[in-house]
Amino acid sequence: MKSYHHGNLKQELIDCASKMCERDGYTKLSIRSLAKESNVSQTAPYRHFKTKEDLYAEIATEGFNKLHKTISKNQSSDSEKNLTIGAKAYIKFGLNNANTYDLMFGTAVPDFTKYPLLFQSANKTYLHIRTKFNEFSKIKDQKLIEEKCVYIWAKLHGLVGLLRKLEVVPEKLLDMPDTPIKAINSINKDLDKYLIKFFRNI
Amino acid sequence: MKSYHHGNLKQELIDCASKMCERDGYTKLSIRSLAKESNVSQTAPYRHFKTKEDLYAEIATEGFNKLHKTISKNQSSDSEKNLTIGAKAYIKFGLNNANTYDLMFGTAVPDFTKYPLLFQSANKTYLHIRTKFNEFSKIKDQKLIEEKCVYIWAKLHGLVGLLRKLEVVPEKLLDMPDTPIKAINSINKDLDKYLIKFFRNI
DNA sequence: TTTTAATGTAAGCAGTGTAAACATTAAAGT
DNA sequence: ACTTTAATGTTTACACTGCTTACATTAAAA
Repeated sequence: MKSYHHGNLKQELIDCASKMCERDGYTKLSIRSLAKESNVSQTAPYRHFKTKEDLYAEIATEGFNKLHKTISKNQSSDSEKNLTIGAKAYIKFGLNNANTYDLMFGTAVPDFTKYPLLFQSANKTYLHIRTKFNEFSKIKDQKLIEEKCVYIWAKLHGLVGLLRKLEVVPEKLLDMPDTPIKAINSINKDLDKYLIKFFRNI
Repeated sequence: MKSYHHGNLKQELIDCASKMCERDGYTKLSIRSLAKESNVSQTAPYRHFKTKEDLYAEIATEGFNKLHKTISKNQSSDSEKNLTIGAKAYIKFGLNNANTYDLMFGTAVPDFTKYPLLFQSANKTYLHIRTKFNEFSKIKDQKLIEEKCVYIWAKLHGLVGLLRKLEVVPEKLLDMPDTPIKAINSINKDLDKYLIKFFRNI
């Protein structure tokens, strides 16, 4: 019964694109295939996204919103526990939404300030980390707090990257003593234990 | 004078592609433009790189070799100094070769084990970090050392990512109190000072 | 010297981002 | 209610892409 005007095409395109992005990777996502999968003409998306980067920005924004929601879940009254829970959720998000995570932190959208909503959603994620760290830490110096929080994010982000890059590897390589794979694996196996140390050594 | 057979086309293509990749970003790099810039036919590169990913892998390999060389420079007899010098070099490499760094750590080559030379060159970089950390640290437990080294790399890698993502930003944003930009900026301004703290808090 | 394999080219296919011209319709102005 | 207008859809078209296939040249091996 679909009429000429769709009514809610933009959001539907974003949802569909997010799905496709995570399914196939953002490099495989084409505007044409998106249009096809959404049952509209090839150029319909251009009414809502001037360029592909604009589309990427929308997907990334949704990604940060989802990330923020994920790391905010299951919070208790124990501020240290909250940090490790959040951190674990962050890493899990990075591993379970690898393709979307790549889009969010890669170069698909080189400058977030071009997209205020994207910048805001990314910043919201940082603010959550800072808030939770503030609740946990006794540090008062604002500058030092910011510095520590940047390190937290850096460490989390870096860990996700390395875990992803080296996690799945042919078994024989596990016998090579000169690779970080063994370390990565042991970290991976008992993430909780390591995350406690993690926040005691920022 | 150029003859039908080039003689050294493969290496010349890799060099040219590395240059173009850093200049324009790896997403803008096309095999056709590479061929044009190298004054060969559009399909000549396919004799040396079966797919574009193969070409990416070659560029990434050169990138890791360059990174390894960079962080190995200016080493002294002071093991702690060596760490900070190496770390600074690492971060600088990430910022000054941003596009190549993206190729190396992004999803252009999703699985390094498909390219033994690439895996090896990436691993060489890790080994250097571990060696330098070993010289500095008093830790004996091998497992713990590996863990710390992964954290070092993660932290460095994460810092590069965040510095890149938030470094250049419209001035007005610097007045926003709720962004990590201020922290990033202060870290950036006095990187040396922060790197010393960095290695005392792995 | 012949054969063969490596390495170059030319032509072509299917898919891409995006611009321009046109079609339909919801919303705004009278 | 009727017209105008702006939003949102489609069709067509262009230059570009990765990659395949068939063919050309030549260095190295037999």
